[in-house]
Amino acid sequence: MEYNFGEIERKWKAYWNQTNVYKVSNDTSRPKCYVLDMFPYPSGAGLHVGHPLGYIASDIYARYKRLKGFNVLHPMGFDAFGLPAEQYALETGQHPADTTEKNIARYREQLDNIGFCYDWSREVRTSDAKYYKWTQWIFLQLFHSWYDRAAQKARPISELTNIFAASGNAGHPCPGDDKLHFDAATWSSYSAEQQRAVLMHYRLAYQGHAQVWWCEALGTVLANDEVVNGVSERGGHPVERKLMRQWFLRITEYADRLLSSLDNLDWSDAMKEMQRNWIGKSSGAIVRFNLSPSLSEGEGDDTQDQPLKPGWNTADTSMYNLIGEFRAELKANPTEAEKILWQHLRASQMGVKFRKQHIIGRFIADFVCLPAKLIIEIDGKIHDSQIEADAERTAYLEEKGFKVIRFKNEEVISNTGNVVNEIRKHLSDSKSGLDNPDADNTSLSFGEGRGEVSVFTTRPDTIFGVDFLVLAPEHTLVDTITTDEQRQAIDEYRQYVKSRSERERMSEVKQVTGCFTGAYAIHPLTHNRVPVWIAEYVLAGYGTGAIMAVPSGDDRDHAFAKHFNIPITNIFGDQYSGEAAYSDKSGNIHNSGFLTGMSVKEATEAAISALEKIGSGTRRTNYRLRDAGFSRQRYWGEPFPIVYINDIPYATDEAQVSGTLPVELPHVKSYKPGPEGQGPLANVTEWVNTPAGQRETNTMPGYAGSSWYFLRYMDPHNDTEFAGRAATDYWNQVDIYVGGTEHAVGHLLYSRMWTKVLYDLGHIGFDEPFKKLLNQGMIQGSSRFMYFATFSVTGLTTSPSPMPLVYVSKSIADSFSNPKQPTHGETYQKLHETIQNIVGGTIDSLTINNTRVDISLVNSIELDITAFRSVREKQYRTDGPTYLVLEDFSVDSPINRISDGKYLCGAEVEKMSKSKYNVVNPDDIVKQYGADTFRMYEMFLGPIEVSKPWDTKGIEGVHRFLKKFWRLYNDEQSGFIVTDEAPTVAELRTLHKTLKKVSEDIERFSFNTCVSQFMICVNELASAGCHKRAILEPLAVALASFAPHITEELWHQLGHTTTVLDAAFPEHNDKFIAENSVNYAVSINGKKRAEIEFALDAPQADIEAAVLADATVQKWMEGKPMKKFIFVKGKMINVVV
RNA sequence: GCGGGUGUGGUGAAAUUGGUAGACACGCCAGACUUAGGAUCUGGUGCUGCGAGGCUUGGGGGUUCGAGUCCCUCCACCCGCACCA
Repeated sequence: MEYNFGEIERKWKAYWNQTNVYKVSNDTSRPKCYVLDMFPYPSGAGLHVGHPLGYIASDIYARYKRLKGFNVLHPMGFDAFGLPAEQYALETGQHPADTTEKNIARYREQLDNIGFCYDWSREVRTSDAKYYKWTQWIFLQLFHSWYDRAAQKARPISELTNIFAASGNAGHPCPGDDKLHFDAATWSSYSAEQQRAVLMHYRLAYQGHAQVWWCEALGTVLANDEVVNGVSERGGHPVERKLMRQWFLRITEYADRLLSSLDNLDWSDAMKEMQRNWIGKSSGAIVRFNLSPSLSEGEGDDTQDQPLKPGWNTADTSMYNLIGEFRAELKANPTEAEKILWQHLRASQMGVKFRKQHIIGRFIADFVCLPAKLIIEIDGKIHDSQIEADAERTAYLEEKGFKVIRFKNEEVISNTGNVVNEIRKHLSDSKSGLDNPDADNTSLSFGEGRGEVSVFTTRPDTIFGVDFLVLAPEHTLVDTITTDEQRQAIDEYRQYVKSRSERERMSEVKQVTGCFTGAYAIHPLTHNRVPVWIAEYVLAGYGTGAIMAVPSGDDRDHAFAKHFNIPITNIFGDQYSGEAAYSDKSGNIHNSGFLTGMSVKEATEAAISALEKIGSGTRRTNYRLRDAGFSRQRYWGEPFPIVYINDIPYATDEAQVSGTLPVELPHVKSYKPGPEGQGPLANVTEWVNTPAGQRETNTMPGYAGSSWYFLRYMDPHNDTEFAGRAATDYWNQVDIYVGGTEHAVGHLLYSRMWTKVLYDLGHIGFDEPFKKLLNQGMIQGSSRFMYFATFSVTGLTTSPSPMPLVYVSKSIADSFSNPKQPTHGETYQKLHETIQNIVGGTIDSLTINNTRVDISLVNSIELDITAFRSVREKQYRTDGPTYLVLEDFSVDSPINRISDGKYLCGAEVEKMSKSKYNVVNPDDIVKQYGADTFRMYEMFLGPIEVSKPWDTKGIEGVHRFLKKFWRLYNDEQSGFIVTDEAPTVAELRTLHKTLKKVSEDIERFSFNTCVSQFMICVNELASAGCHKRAILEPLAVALASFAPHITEELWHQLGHTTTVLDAAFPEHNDKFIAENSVNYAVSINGKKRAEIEFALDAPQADIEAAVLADATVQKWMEGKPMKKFIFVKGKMINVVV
């Protein structure tokens, strides 16, 4: 009886199906084990051999755990919403629901082919309304929650409104707008709409604004990877950044917890490191640079004088000329205190515009804010010398409706912060505390004011080295600060930047670009003027969207300064060479005022406290992590359970809307975007308009459904809850999660956040979803290339039409294209002649280009010429007859076929993809070798984590192994040959060694070494002629998780009537394995020179004596005295001479 | 650019804790059986050298009695970078 895998696999697949062997119950009597594969997206291309790699590994593990007595949850489902289906719909008009259904059916068929032990009764699909009902429900949990920073957890928004009503927001600073302060009375005075606007700044799911790629021609928003080289991938239309109202998840509030709880996870260090970097916690300071008001109406400042103009018409005109002179004098000679305070008032940095030495009536006020009718007077010498009594001035000014506050010189100088704060308070008294609840609070919010630039820096210690500031070109301040002279240049530069992706902006660092705004800022400590530039290397979304550039300490700043000839201040002494920035954090700071001589650490602290003291900086922990954009202008995704009433979003479960879940995705006929770039749903007016208001027309992103699916598997048919608490308590965390590293920072971070939110709100009992993570490597494709000639022909009366297509074999192409090759000249000559013979005439400008050829037409690297000729018309260029110039320059033509010549192809490892003609379909492999061989071969390829190209060649060895394994049980002629003979010591040793290695290796997910060990075992048993039940029965069980079909067949042949899945994994026994002697490697000076066998328990002294007496050892010691004898028991011996 | 990963024979790889580098396979070479072999079996196979031997884990340097493994440095390739999922 031969190993007939086709029949065996068919038979047992049907049996498992009928007997429901893979059905898992929430039976709490056995220990649980939750084994999960990452959610596949069912693409139209189907599975290729790379996809199942992780599935096979987890399947083996799941089966092994079941044999070990665990109740194993091993489900599978589909992340069925997504862009490709919608894209396909746009192109072909087929509804995404239909194509998705088809794709899933194909995936299912392919998966079934490989023999996975999934419990399909638990399958989930994100696009199923029964599923996304709960995705929407969880979204509403996020919407109805806020993050209590003090308690470090999410809480219901209703608790927050109670807090506001009782005590305002003093204890709970607003994460969306840190300038928002109100007390209980103010809160109560807000309208319902105002209150909702405030709450929006607290919700975990909130609305804000974000930049998207907008393509006018396509009328749609594009994903980052749909934009290639600044134009749309589809059609090559221009694209630009556009600000749109979007939903966000406030994941930044979880940054610290996402960071700290990584420590308890059994994930690879690399994976944790990637998440840490993604979260990107850094500590430093926000530093505020006041803008130098070169553009204001005539005030000028201490460094740059402007012609005097009358200013606002507050002056008594009859007095103007007289007072004007005096004013100019005052302005030219400000007191120290005036200078200091002006730095805090100028350029609207308090939110309103201040003027200095401004004439009101017949008086000159030190500082005045006209809209707030606030005057600030500093008492000092100059005023003493004036004749007017302060009282008189005040009376006059108050009569004009101004409020006058006075500070003393010393007060301003020694305690600037207090003075500034007091001015702020006066200003806010005259305005509403709630100034603009709809203000954009996302990436483009810049902190405290409009007349200053806030930068975030991790190196406050380098503050004295600041030579310029750089704003992101999108920074809102750019418009207001740009001078007229620079306006055009700035506009042009910003236009250029609009076309650049973040990726390009970050990666093309060698090319320095930027533009000067014409504006200057004032250094808060040195009071020097610092030019303000914009440059693409500063991204609006990071930090404050502005940096202080320290060329002597930062490489990019250095390159920028060199490129634009900005003078560099050296604050690192000799450590800075003048050629390259010194970015090391060791050494002392030089040339830095009071920081000089300090270490980086000391200087950082000192700089922050100095900045805090003068109100120009604050300590700040910054995260690179941004809030997660949660809106997509797409059709094929979860609709939001949100309805707008008067443009204010309400959840469907609020009284104003009183809707129910799910909000079903309506069927549409067109996938065109809405009139203003909204998602296609905007066109479905009967769906959008509800009695209460208009539905949100965006849909949720791909990661919405996949952020919580692992919970649904636990209780997939629950209609009243996303998953019952008993089920989630039992199954708990995923014990082992298998998938690719490409999910390192997207999916894995979002699902961690969702889990924490559900935990905080009391819906589940654990706050991390995936206890252990196993990363599978990619299986790459191995592409094959052919080389074709491009040329022009002269000297013919009629040139051939269509032109013949000439392919040349690889080594000819190589030699032709590489002038350094010794054969180049000869090849060049010969190829011209050969092609001339084919085409006739004279060949000019001959070049060789390559093109991919389908790997099914290539055997290793040799082209199957017959097969190639039979399919070429379908797949490759169809015009003209095809000629192949073979390795030996012989020519295979349609008329004259050469049977023994070779055409060799080039090879390259790339992503496995349809477009690269290098896809290998698992179905074909399974058909040819069987699922068991396929499973074992994928494991045998190497460690699961490592990426490698697919090569079908080695599969023979694994297939041979299974045949050999089969022959231990069955003889070709006589059939089943297993005996009840007693096993020998050697056979037992082989078996138990294998059991030990295999169980240990499965536990540590080293499957390739398991396969090797099985091979060794079968080789040894076959040489021993072993057909003994005592050996073969346990062996079959041990192999069952790798090769389920063949072992099920053998298990039944051995007389069992139930499935091998319910067997128990045989335990190994060390007594069969133990050896009592070791063949020691003996080295002299670390070089192995001999092998000598000793008993394991031989005393070291005896061994030493025996080794030194050994003839080979003596020869290599060359009579030199021994210095040291190193003996590692059971391993090796080293003699040092 | 930033972050992460990987480099060992002709090929996939093994070496779990610093202790005999190349297990187990593919391929190749030679042979047996056979009408035949794309079945099966046996032997050989890192490179170099007639040989004793020498060399060898991407390159260079270091620590150690001993380094594929630890440290420094350089190089190459692959993956991710926020709207692919």
